[in-house]
Amino acid sequence: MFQLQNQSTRHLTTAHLAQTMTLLSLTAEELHQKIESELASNPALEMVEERRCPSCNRLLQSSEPCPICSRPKTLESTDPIVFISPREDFVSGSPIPQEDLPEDNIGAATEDLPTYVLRQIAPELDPGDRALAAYLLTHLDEDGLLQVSLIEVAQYHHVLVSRVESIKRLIQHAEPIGVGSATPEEAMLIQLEVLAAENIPVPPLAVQAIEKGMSLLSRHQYSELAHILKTSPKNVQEIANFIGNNLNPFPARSHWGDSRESAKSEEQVFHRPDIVINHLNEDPLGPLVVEIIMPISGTLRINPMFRQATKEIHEEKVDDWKNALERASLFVKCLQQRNHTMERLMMRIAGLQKEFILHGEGDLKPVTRAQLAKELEVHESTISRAVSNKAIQLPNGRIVPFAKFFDRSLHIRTALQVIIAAETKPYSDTELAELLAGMDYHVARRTVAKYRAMEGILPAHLRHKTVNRS
DNA sequence: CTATGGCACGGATT
DNA sequence: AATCCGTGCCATAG
Repeated sequence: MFQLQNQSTRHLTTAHLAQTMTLLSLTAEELHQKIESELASNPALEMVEERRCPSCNRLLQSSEPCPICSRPKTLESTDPIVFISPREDFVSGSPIPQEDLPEDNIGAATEDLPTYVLRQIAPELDPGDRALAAYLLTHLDEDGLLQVSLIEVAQYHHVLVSRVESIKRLIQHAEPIGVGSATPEEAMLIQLEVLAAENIPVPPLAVQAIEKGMSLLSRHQYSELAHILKTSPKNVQEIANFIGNNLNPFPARSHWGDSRESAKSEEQVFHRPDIVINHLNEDPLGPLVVEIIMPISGTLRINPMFRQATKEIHEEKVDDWKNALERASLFVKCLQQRNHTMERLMMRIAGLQKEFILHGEGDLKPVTRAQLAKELEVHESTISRAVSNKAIQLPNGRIVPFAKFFDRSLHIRTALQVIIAAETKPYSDTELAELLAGMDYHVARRTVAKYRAMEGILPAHLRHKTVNRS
């Protein structure tokens, strides 16, 4: 691309590298914050107004031509297009049910969960209880569950437990419903209650199922549960489906995509992608377009007026200004560096994992960060930082952690799922291991068991051939 | 006796 | 240096 002049490079380089590293590891949201604050604190920086591509109306970064429209026609449709995509909203316009639930505590810009809930319940809240409610709300964990015991709160604030309880109830009925519960079970029960109040048919045994058999439920031990509830496994299956589709054990997490994974071993949930992969013009046959989100609506650069003015001001201020200029230029340089690295990384990833992006988990190729680092000629930690804490939105609308691209066993696990989904008689772990070996996936029996657990699949003896799914 | 889950160790990855 | 992951060994349940 383009380099800036290197005048006093030597000692700058370390600072440069350090800052580029930091920027790399930032999430889109965090980057947004960072840029805002830098912009506010340094007068030498300015944001020039947004530029849009005349033909596709896409926001553009810097003065380069639109990466999509100016794409040479000679490119094969197999080549992914990777580019930096500035967006103010940095939420894609795709059909993902986004709820206004920032779960990260970094959001000074957006409304956070506590205030969001507080606002809702304010009308019904006795003003005197406001502080109490606020206290409760600030003690939610990232899943929206209450982490302190009511009794402690009551003692701490010198009020009756019953009063705290009633406030808690108020909170629980606010959006997202169930927030402020002490346990996932409790949250789900509240959600059931609300559903019932809205005349939505709720399976009769759902309440008991959650109360008595949550652990069984989450482990898919339906036959066991059926026994306890004195009903048929089929019925339990239905209840489980209902619960999976309509309830959310962690109120603060939005539940898009397949909710049946809710019981699966913890899959981290993001609401905002840092990178969006799509097909060109939504055309499934078109080449892949990889957008690296830049959470700004224009181009960041050094204010030329400022530079100009540096020459004409009073002596004693010159140093300050020079300093500001220096910082500003370092910052934009680092930002460019970051973007460049991101581009290269995504280019490679998109090529490597295209099958995975297109067809799903079975086609993931096991790639390690170290390998990639070697190919791109960067330090391993660079890749690690670039990957961690970031989320990617796939063409099918799902948002997955970037780290998933480096999962070494995902393809085997999906193969395992496929085998089990198609089995007629429940295979034992040993048999499964053999079957997998036949597919060139050589893993030990013990490992099969672990994979099963990860996928939330029952052991053979508890597994009937009732495993079907919508 | 067979099938699984738990603990812990060693090597690979980050 | 810290962490993750695959495995082997052993205890336990059926």
